[in-house]
Amino acid sequence: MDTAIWWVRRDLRLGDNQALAEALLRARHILPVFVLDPQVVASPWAGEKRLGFLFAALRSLEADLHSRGSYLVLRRGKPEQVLAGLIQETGAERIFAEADHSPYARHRDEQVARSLPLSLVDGLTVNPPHAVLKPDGAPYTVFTPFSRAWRSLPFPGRPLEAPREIPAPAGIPGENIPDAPKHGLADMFPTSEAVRRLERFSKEKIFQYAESRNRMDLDGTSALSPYLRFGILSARQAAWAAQEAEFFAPDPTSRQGVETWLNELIWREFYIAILYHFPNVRMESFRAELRNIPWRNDPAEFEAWKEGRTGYPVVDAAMRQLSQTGWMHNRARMIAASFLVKDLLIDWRWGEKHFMQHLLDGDPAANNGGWQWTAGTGTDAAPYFRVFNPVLQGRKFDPLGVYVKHYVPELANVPDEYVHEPWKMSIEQQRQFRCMIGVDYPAPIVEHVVARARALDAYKVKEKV
DNA sequence: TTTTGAGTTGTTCGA
DNA sequence: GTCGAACAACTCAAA
Repeated sequence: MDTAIWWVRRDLRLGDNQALAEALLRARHILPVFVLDPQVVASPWAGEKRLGFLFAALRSLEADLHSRGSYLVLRRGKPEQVLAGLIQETGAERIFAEADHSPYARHRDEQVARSLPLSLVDGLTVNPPHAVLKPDGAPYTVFTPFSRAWRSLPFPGRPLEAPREIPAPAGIPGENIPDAPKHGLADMFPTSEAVRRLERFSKEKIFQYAESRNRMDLDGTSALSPYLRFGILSARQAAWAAQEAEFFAPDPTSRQGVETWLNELIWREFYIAILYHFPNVRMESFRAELRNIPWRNDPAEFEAWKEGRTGYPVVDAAMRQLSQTGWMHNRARMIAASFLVKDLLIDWRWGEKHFMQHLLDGDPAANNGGWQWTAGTGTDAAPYFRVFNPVLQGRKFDPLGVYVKHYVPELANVPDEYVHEPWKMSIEQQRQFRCMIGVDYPAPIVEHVVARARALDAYKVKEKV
């Protein structure tokens, strides 16, 4: 065919892009298109920070396209209308796009495919949801068997090189990419750094990952999630890097690091598959018997949690890291989520939505899976009696309070032994370390021991159902 | 069909 | 301070 549209969605990359490769194989001219749906942009789930990151990534993609003799057409509107218009203008015979398995995306793509020639190509995951099934064809609902099945599939081949040239049809007008807000958040995750960061991580930190990933005060995680969220890196590029690292791993500890990181990639695909097979998890608990937990849902406590003034330093640091940077350490996510759901007894869906509004990497599948795991309502959930103790977690994974003090400067002068429980300082100490509890830094809004017992009691609903 | 082993990330209590 | 058990059964996956 002469012309095809490459419809860009969650694959903002030229390297290892199977949809783009397929389009190039089949057509002489490719028109790269991004459709900005005003309804999606206005949705409370969209998240301003993530939009800013998206626009920065689009700008970078545009630059990459320019260097290959192409360009990016951005249009606003309903995808089916925009694409129909572009087919008229260009005479394109087919639209190629990377398959996206979320409920919203599937609905959107069905709408488009109803009237337009759309080809979906895998690439969002290493193994798409329909490829990892039990022998009887049913989906897995427990991670470990899922991961065994995932690993038993052929390992992905070498990622595709970015095409050197992408011939484009001439002169199709588009709009300018909107300016990213000036909060500078995208600067922390520059698009141009994505591949380099993956390479660096998979040559160094990945070997200590099994241990260091839990430390909030260390830079031990890969911090690649925003890139994977928008397909600036492909899952296959990540898995390939892990496979190479495994080959070079010098000892069992290093191999364990690689395995642990690969497992995280599999977790991502597990939750993508769960949301694909069980789209109702978006609205309700996966486990039916835990749909009637008597939440307290106190609005003032919810505000305190969001703003990082619960009086528990680790929780507050986590929440401030989120609002300030659009990213949160995974260990911190669990601690903050556990505190909201268990200590405050606030519906996990409130937390899920708040995270979606602030996370650069906010993804409906992973975010939902994580929240339901913490709440104990999901597939493969943590036992209900597993309630994180914010003080113990802090001591264990931020032993000197470095993480806490970075985001909660009120505690800057507090000695290590009190940094995770500053309310235990005497009045004299509070004065000495210039941190008056209730004045400079809030007193705990709940007493953990009491809140824990309250949560365990509330979770007994399942016995009544 | 039945049986069996296992299940991301914790905390608390008592010896 | 350290260690093991209890926390609660239940469901899933696989033999």
